[in-house]
Amino acid sequence: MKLTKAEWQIMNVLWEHHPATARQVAGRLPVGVKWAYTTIKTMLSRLAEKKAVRESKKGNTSVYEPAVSRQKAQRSAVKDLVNQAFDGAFGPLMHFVVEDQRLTAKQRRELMRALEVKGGREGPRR
Amino acid sequence: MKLTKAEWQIMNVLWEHHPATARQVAGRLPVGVKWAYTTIKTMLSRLAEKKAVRESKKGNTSVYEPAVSRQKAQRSAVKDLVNQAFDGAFGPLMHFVVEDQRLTAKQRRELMRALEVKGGREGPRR
DNA sequence: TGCGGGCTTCTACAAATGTAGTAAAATAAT
DNA sequence: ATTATTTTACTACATTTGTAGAAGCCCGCA
Repeated sequence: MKLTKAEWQIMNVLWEHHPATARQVAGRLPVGVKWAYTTIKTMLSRLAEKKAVRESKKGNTSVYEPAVSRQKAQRSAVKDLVNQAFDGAFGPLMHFVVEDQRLTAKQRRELMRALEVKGGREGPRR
Repeated sequence: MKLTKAEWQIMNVLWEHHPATARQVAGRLPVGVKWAYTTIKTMLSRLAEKKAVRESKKGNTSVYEPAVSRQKAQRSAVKDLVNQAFDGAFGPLMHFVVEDQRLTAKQRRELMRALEVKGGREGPRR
């Protein structure tokens, strides 16, 4: 499930509120994104083709909703990035982010907690 | 500095060994990538256009080397991903990876160390 | 000093992406 | 009913991306 940049924007809206009509999607795009209504329709159709959204009719009007979870799309995007840019290993990506980005103290604490929880009881394969 | 999938493959080779001729790049692409020699030349030219590599002549032959660091390209790729798919926040990405992916115990330990080191002495802004 | 190879530069072309216009069909407003 | 408004279904078109062929140029060798 590979989404393009524009498709992500649509999907992001749809994951927030769904089902939604094209018109509703239009209304909820990030400020600054000013697509023609038909552009949005085109995107939605393409997303439907590639089975990322489900399209149904309510009277004459199409209603859309995600057909893949945000989680799943994220997973796939992260995996692609990791393969492309980090030799396929998550560790280096994590390291990179930890080293390179400014995380807040709170975020750091949360991550450590998450790591502890994960790490408490098992190795990668058990 | 936005690289496409194919461009990443070339750059990955170049970051490993540089400078390199197109022929050398060809020889070092991941097994399974079988591009025509001219395809590689095309990619290299495009990369040169977009200033991701520097091209110089050695006699008749072009020699290439990265003009952007891998770090920088990675940074930009991670940032794009985060904006696109994680509402612009690194925390959620990290969380996602920690929760979702199988990190080895060793990787977990390393990350925790990294987080501790980072976290030891300062908040996000100090 | 002409030849075989390798290397270069140009050109090509299909598929994917971003963006939207048009016309016809359905619905809502007088 | 007639008109105004929405929606839809198609078509269009420039760019970018993935892939590569063709033709010419330079160099070492017979």
